[in-house]
Amino acid sequence: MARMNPDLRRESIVAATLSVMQRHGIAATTVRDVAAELGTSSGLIHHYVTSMDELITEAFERAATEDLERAAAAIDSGSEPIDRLSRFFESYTRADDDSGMQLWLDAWAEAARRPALQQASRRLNEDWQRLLCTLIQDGCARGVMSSEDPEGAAWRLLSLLDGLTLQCVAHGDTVTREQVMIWSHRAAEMELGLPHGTLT
Amino acid sequence: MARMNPDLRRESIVAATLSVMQRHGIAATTVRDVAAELGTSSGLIHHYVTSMDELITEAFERAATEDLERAAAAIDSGSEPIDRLSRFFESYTRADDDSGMQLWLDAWAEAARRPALQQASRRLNEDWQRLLCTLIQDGCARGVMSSEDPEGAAWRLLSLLDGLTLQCVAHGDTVTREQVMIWSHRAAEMELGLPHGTLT
DNA sequence: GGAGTTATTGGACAGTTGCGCAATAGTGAT
DNA sequence: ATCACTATTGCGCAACTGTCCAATAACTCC
Repeated sequence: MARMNPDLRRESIVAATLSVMQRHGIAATTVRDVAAELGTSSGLIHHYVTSMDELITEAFERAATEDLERAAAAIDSGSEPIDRLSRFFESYTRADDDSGMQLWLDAWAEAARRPALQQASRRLNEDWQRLLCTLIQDGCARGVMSSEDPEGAAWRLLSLLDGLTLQCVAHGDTVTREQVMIWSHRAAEMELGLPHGTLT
Repeated sequence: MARMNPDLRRESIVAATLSVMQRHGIAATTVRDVAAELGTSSGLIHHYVTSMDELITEAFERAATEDLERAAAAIDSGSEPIDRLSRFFESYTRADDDSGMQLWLDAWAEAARRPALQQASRRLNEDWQRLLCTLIQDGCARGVMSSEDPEGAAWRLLSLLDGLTLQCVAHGDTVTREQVMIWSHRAAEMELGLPHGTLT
């Protein structure tokens, strides 16, 4: 394989790892699979990464961070709190993308066995909660939302969303994507004192 | 090891598999672990079971079914709908002790890649939903609860519970067990038109 | 050009996995 | 007591895993 700039190479290794993870799942991602995906030898991976656990954690972290940043950007393109909330839901439940949620399912399951992954998963979950929480606090400060407990409200809405989406992704159609959207909108309206139908 | 009645032996193998699964998770359950748990040779397992996949699926199915039956029994020991609902929450969050929930996390993650496991996981999830749904419908029929959509209400409450408990089990204490209890009680009260504080 | 650096290779290693199979040893019937 | 039956053994096998390492080859600088 052609010699490559170390930074780019590391980048490409993480990217290859991510795509293997999405195809086979975190538990079934091996050094050799990553090397094959990359078209290099397996030894190369350990020249850039000290352990497989570290690599998997980094790949997950990267994917989840990108999702989070994409959501934050989508939210920031709206100015009104209600609009921003709407954008939050929209970016959280991307209908075309099962792989994102599947990655989270893998991460939650593997967290018990991989301390590094657990730490990353936990941190990113908290980041999502914080994103929603500040959005709610902003809405309250501007007087268009009301909540006695924005922290808790964020956890409740996020958990409802996770629990519902989980059914979609893991079981096919026990719960439909449309129901996830409608029900989480309704929950947010009740939780934040919004008139029914406020969220599209 | 003493010779044993084939039916009992098969039973004991599934039971041993289950306890290993609860301790180490689905992905980390091996033939040799099960044999060690049982105190027999590893070869014996394959004398009763054609593949490891089959054994794991069967053990998961058994575990979840037992949890479900335990919950149903706990509910049936109450007569008033509110009391029965209270018992439902109690048995659901206790089943999530830790080991039980880890099993579900593993199952949800693996479901997309293992059809047999997906089928079992899906069926059991739907059973839980049905249990809660009939409980709600009963409460409505007796005039102590109100819901326009018992089916959906059951999915929403269950998913909230799953999402919250998931945080407890996967991440330690992002959300505490007490919060799970309080928040899901509150959600049920709002969802079913019960006065605040109705559920203990 | 040649020399030094280092990205890359491909295989060795010790560990694990699910599974198969000949041999052994209980068990009940005759 | 001898038989057929089969539960049980424990090892062997091939395939896989993460990790490591000497050899190689590509690149930069002089």
